[in-house]
Amino acid sequence: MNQEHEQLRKDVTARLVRNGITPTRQRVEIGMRLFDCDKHITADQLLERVNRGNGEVSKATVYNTLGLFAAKGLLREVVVDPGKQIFDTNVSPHHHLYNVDTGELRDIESRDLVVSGLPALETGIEITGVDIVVRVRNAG
Amino acid sequence: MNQEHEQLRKDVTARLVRNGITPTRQRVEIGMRLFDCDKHITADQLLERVNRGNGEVSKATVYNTLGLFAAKGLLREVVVDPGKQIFDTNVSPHHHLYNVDTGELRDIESRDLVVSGLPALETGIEITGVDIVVRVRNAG
DNA sequence: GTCAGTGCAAACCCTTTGCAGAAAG
DNA sequence: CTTTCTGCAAAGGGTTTGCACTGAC
Repeated sequence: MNQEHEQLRKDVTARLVRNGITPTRQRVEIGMRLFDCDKHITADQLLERVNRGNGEVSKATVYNTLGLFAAKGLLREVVVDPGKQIFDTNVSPHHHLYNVDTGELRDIESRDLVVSGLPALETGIEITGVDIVVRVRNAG
Repeated sequence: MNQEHEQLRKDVTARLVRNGITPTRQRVEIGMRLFDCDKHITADQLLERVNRGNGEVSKATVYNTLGLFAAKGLLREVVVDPGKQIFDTNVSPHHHLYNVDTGELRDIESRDLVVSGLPALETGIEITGVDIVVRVRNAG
């Protein structure tokens, strides 16, 4: 299992390098906890995971690292709640189902959801993404 | 024009009462500035508008009032940016086009945008809304 | 006089920034 | 040695909360 651990470390390191990210101790630590977890995670949750292990990493570094990973395409930010950054390790095109009562966030496969009728854009403007959030609540 | 002003005050007061909101001085003041402005506005922008006039209202009250108005259906919250609550005075079904470079936010008529393939929901869960955000940026 | 409802100062929490220090050239 | 990059303490800014106060009955 220490072997598995070392293997994971190597995998993460390689992945960072492949994406042009210097694999520092903190980043590898964060990456190991990140890619081995739920698909949706906040900086706080990740910080807790990292420091529950052996890693000693500050909150600011977790934020900065998540931002860096997102900029490099290893992560995607999901905007469903103001005042809360949620990151998604699933970077393929897909949408989200968000339960406002429980905070539960689930993926909806992109191919299941079809959007038509996008407006024409003026020149000089390009689409970076179409995000669909289906908001649900517990009936009552 | 003082007459118009008084007419607006009456209209806003009536509207609040109709929606089950006690029309206090602060709320009417806020409402007058709110329904007579751009469709998309943040608490900060609204506070500035209110206090540029005669109104003396604290920031906290603006936040609380916006939250109350939204809960009562006079407003709708638009989630396009984490760390920033934007309110929309247009409460009819529609979607948004968001320019991440300029912060510009525009409406897309709901009838122009068709979504199909929503997943079946388990019982006890109901949809409160389907929000589509088309993110764009200035090309280059 | 009592009680529900309101407004705001202060507290809170998430995020960003500025800088000391490390690593690379 | 100089330059670039990294990590984090402290600062920042948007939002919420707890309580004094007001108005209604």
